[in-house]
Amino acid sequence: MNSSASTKERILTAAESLFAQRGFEGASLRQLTAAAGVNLAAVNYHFGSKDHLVEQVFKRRLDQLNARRLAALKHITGQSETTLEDVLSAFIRPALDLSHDGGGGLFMRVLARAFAEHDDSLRKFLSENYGHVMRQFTAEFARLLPDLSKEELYWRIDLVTGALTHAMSGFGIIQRKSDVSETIHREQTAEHLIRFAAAGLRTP
Amino acid sequence: MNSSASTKERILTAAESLFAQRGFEGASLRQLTAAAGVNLAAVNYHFGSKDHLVEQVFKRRLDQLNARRLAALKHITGQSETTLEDVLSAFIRPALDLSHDGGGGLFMRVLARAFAEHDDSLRKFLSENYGHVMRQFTAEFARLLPDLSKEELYWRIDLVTGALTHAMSGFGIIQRKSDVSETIHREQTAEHLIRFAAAGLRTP
DNA sequence: GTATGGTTCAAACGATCGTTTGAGGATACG
DNA sequence: CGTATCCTCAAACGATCGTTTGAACCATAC
Repeated sequence: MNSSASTKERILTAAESLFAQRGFEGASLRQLTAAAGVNLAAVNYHFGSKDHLVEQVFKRRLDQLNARRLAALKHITGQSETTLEDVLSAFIRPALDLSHDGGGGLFMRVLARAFAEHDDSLRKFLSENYGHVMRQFTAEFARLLPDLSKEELYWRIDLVTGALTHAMSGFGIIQRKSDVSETIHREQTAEHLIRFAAAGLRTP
Repeated sequence: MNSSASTKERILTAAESLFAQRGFEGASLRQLTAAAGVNLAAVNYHFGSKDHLVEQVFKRRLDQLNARRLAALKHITGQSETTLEDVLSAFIRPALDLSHDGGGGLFMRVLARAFAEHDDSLRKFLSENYGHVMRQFTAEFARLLPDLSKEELYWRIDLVTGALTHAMSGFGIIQRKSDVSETIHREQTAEHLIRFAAAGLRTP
């Protein structure tokens, strides 16, 4: 089973990287298995199909992200005084960390692409896996921003999510400079994002 | 030439819709030409290749967006007193209008997807087509926010762009309700976005 | 040793892809 | 009318796709 687990992991890692670079339909199983150093048939043997592999690539990262976000939220809500910046940090930093751990911010490009490609099935899959986490964060935001209507709050959280996704995907014009380490760049991103989002959320 | 122009236009329109739904690699020329009601070979005859067709789909919409944004910016900078909200409106509303005119917010999904798929060539193409517009808006933002450092300003404009892209693409949880017309929903989106972005930009 | 269940392998399957071809239709100009 | 130009069309091209197949491999259990 150990050699099997190794094969599965190698496929998942290579898939995450290749999907981000070339897209789900652009990355072929032959490129993927070659990059992973496994046989072509291994994907269908271990995952059943290419579509199931795509789902597993997401599941592995989303479970990690959800766990870290909830842990961070639980940690700060346990304290006596919780600020809006604290909640935003719990929401933002695990996501930015994730885009770094995966080997260079690849996962979020996969995620952003996924929303557009799989019309409903993957979108539903994501909303189901994200739902309970978003609900907890929304409740905490609502507690700290009691003057905002529910609808207003939903809108603003959505906009924060958009700014975060944009920052994670590396779409923007802001690129890390060569003389700034990835860790420092991530910290700068978090600080800018938290300050920007906090101001946007607080405005009456 | 008139029947040729009609064929070209039909291909462009069908391509924009299909690319948004299925992606550049997911939408085949056979699906595309069938939806457009033209012969399969017409794409290669009129555009040379599928890749050139992709570029033309972008060019048609981006030229439109750039023109509208610059016109709106010119209109408000001609006035005596220009507010931050005015500039944001000139930046945001043409984009939201575009996502509506195209037949239901399809174009922005194409755009968001494009950033991820074509690694560098299309990205370069977009930055070249966007560069001069972004420079003018950045200059106007800088004039209205003199206390912000250049780097700070770049960061925040990038975050505004992220929130805008997110809202346009319809990724978010906020969906138009069936009893709200698309026009009204677009106006609500613009108002929420402008207020949120203005607060984020102004924070010291 | 031998049988067994999980895993890897090379090879092939049918389907679909973007592109090319050459014949034929349509229109305008001499 | 003849011819030239632009366009459309059905058909085919070679390549590549996801998937399947059946034999080979390699542990562990008896």
